Amino acid sequence: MSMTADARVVRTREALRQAMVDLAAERPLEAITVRAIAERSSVSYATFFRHYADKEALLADVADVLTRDFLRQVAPLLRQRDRLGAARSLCAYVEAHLPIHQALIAGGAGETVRAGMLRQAMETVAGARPTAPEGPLDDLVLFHVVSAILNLLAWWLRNRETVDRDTMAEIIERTVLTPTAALKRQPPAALDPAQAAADRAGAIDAPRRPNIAAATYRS
Amino acid sequence: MSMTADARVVRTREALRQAMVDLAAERPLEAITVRAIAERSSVSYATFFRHYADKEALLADVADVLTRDFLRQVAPLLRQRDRLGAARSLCAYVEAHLPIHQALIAGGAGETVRAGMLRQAMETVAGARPTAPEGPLDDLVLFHVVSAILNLLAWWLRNRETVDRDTMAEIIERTVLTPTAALKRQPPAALDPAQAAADRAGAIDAPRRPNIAAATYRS
DNA sequence: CCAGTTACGAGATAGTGTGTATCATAACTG
DNA sequence: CAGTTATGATACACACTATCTCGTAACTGG
Repeated sequence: MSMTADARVVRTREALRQAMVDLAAERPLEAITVRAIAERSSVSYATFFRHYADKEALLADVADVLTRDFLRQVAPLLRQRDRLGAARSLCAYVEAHLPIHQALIAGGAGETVRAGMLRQAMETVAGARPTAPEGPLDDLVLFHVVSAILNLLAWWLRNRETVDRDTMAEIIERTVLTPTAALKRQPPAALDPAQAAADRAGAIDAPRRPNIAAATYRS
Repeated sequence: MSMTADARVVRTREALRQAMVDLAAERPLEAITVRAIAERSSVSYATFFRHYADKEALLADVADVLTRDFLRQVAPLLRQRDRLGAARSLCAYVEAHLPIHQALIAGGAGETVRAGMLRQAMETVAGARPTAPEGPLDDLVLFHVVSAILNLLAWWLRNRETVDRDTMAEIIERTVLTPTAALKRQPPAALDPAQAAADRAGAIDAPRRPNIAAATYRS
């Protein structure tokens, strides 16, 4: 058995990943063909398919390497519960590898890629959080935190002239991290009828609409 | 000039939209070809392109009709500031047209489609909100609210057996609507250094990491 | 109801990208 | 150094897109 991968394989894979990063910096993802990747990386077209099933698989690999690299750096901050520091670190990392992140987060990356990044980040955060998962809603909160951050980053990457890095980090911390951290210090409202009723009393108690009327399309 | 559209046009477009809804219920979006849409709708292949530039354009039209229909229904609740009612209405509407929403929100709908739905919802919410936009950050908050809700819905549509409609509505209200509504009653933290400093003092004041170290890919 | 306009169906066609197969050659590993 | 394995080059079948043409059917405005 060979524990060590063939040197040619690691070289080829790295060349393909680098070509993907380069191309993603100069055109939208949907305009990048396998042929172009092969040409740019000086790798044979047929060889591409010996390593990746399709373009998306390569992009997912690129995202995996990047995410792993970042999570390794931010891990100590997560353990220290330094939310603002973690947010700053995130924004700095994204800015340091701007073009590829614009493609991955703000560009039209396929569902496979996004799902992979999300899952990876969720697993890491889940492993670093204090309390064990206490219900089905905990997964949802975790999902909400990670994907909301990705959304804010997507907005930032499209409007980067408006907001600088540190401000963006603070926004992330104030609109996502701290509010959801506060949720844990409160009873899980959705499953507590008394709490929910108390909340409702605070708002304008509008008449509950019966339901939806006309369905536009048959289902 | 003809103010009224040709009857054949509305019939053809409706047939194409309905075919898209049907097909989206039985296979992933990327597996739906223009040929299949033409066949299912009993519309000629060439005729498809007389109405839509591509598959995405048709899907965007479908999303537009649905979103418009829903926003019309939820408008009174928005005016009454009934956040929980609006969230309930949203979940009910999504559930009433489940398959197409699974494709549009949780499935791999292209960037064009998602952007269209987002823009449409943002415009409506912006029109119905109390205060006029007071800064560049207001757009970001608006974006955050709408896209975070879409994210939560995407999660729900993939784990619908876990959480019922009313619970989901409450989650949306508690994790997105109310927290962001509360933000408006506080000074906009990110641009207020004093407030930010006060916040930081509350958290564990971790040493500020200098910056990111090794770049994996050249940029 | 009719004449002019317009949409539609059917079929052909060019172009592009994907994914697989084959075989000789070069490079790596142990 | 010998055996194994990755790679390069090329060819090919296939699917889908997007456009064009022409004859026919349907609709609109008067």
